[in-house]
Amino acid sequence: MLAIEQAARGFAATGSVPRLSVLRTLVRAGPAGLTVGDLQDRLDIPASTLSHHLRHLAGCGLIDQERQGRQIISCANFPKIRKLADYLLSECCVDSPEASDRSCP
Amino acid sequence: MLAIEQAARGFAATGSVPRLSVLRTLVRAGPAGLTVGDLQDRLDIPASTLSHHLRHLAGCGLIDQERQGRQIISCANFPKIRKLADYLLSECCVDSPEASDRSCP
DNA sequence: ATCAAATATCTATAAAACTAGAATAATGGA
DNA sequence: TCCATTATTCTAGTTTTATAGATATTTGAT
Repeated sequence: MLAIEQAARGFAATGSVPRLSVLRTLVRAGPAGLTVGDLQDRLDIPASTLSHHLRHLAGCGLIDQERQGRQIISCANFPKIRKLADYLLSECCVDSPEASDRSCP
Repeated sequence: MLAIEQAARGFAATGSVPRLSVLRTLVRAGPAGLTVGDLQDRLDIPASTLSHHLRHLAGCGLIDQERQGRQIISCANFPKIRKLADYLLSECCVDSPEASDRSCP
C-alpha cells in the first residue's frame, strides 16, 4: 500500500484550487492528455505559475509528461490517482472489529 | 457534486503527514471514534499541535467532534471522506468520449 | 468551593508555498 | 543560420501553514 508520506504528498498536490483544476482538466481529457498551452487556454493561469503546478503534480506521479516536438503533453496517471483515492478509506474500522458489522457508513 | 473549493480544502487537510495520521487513525477506529487523549497517546503529538490539526480536519467536515463529559470524541465522517475520494476520478474522460471505450485505466 | 483532568486558545517563530514577471532553453521551420 | 514557438527555470515578494510552549477554559469529582 501507499506509504503515508507519499499519500500526504499526493493530497497536498491536490490541495490547492489551481492545481486541482489542472488535475481535473486532465482527468476529464482522458488518456490523450493536453499540452501546456491547452491547459493555459482553458484555465487562464500564467505560464510560469502553471509550469510550477505541473511540476508539482508530476513530482508526485499524479500526472505523466512527455515531450512531443515543441510541446509537452501532460496526462493524468489514472492508476496512481485511484490508489490515492483508495488510501483514504483503506483499513477502515480495522481497529474496531465489532463496528465493521455495520459496514461503516 | 462537491465544489472544487471544498474538495481542495479537504485535500489540503489530508495533505500533511501528521493530519493524515490523525484521520487514518480515526478511520481505523471506526464509528466509535477516539478522544483527543487517545490520539495523543497513539500519535505522540503535542496537545496544542494536535488540537490545531483536529480543528483543521473538523473545519472541512472530514471529522465530527462531540463533547462527552470532560473529553471530546472525534470520529471520521465516512460519507464526506468517501465523497472526497470519489471527487478525484469523477467525470473521468468526459471530454474525450472515444477514450471512454477503453474504460480509462 | 476547590482541585485535577481534558482540551482549546493565544502567541510567536520558523518554514514552506503561491504567484508571476523576466530571463533562459529546446525545438522545428524558413 | 536565424527566428518564432513552446515551455521551463530563475528570482523575489507575499501570504500561509506548522509547531509548540504558555495560558485559559470547561467539566466532574471531592
